[in-house]
Amino acid sequence: MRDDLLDIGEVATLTGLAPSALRYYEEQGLVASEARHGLRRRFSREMVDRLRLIACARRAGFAVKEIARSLDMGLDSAGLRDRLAAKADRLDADIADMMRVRDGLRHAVKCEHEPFTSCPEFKAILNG
Amino acid sequence: MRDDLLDIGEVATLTGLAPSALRYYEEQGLVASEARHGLRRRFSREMVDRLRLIACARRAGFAVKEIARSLDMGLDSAGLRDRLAAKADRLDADIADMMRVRDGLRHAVKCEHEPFTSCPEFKAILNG
DNA sequence: CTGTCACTTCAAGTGCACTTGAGGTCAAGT
DNA sequence: ACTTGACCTCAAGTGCACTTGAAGTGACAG
Repeated sequence: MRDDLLDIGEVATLTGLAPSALRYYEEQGLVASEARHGLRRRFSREMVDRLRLIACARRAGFAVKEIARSLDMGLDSAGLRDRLAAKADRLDADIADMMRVRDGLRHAVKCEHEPFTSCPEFKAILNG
Repeated sequence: MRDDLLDIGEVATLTGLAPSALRYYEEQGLVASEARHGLRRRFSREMVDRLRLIACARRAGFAVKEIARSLDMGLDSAGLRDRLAAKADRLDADIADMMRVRDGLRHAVKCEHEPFTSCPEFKAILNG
């Protein structure tokens, strides 16, 4: 088996992130790629996992710094669990919002009202 | 009953949006406040509803221009329903993502692993 | 008459998350 | 030996969504 270290291009395709984004994340302290082969960054499989997590959190609306904070303080510093719980709650609220919008949209698709924004049912869904 | 037109400050408190954001939305064509009392914008109740919808869509991750497009083409132009359906699908994907992150976080809160990011269960939830 | 207050315009500034471009390095293939 | 390709750094640029600041307006209270 080879040395199990990937270069940035491979990591990019595995994670769906652009190489420039990976460098940016490194600069922001989200990932460490200490290992280098000459100039080239080498990423471990663990880093790929970490990056997938980061990508997921980004899609979920977390800011880069926010993710950095939660990933850094590895120790169970008093606040960490609280902050994670708070983030989960925030997500619940966001999810609820999105589900309402989604249901509103699905209604709009088959709604007769013109424009759909004035449909009472549509409004009711949004203010759910 | 008074003339039922609200000024920007009232609309701001009703919608939770900053006055500057309301002016920005107007500039972007999301809302019309044609009516003016002197210099001052007067918003109708309908506009307040529309703004609430916009705020909701923004929280759901839609771009301002995207919202403008969906709200503008009031006519059932061939594409509208399709685009709304596509947006709903996109939301479903985003929601799924967020639910995974949320569940991961909730697990992390009561997880023994240090750091939680290396917990297999945590990983399983995220890739679930 | 004079504040004060909530609004107005317009241009410029902010913060985030990257992206792009110029110029350079390095290993491998022809 | 030379080119190609994938990488590198660093500074500057981009796009979005607002926010801020300066200078002004108009109505109303004291």
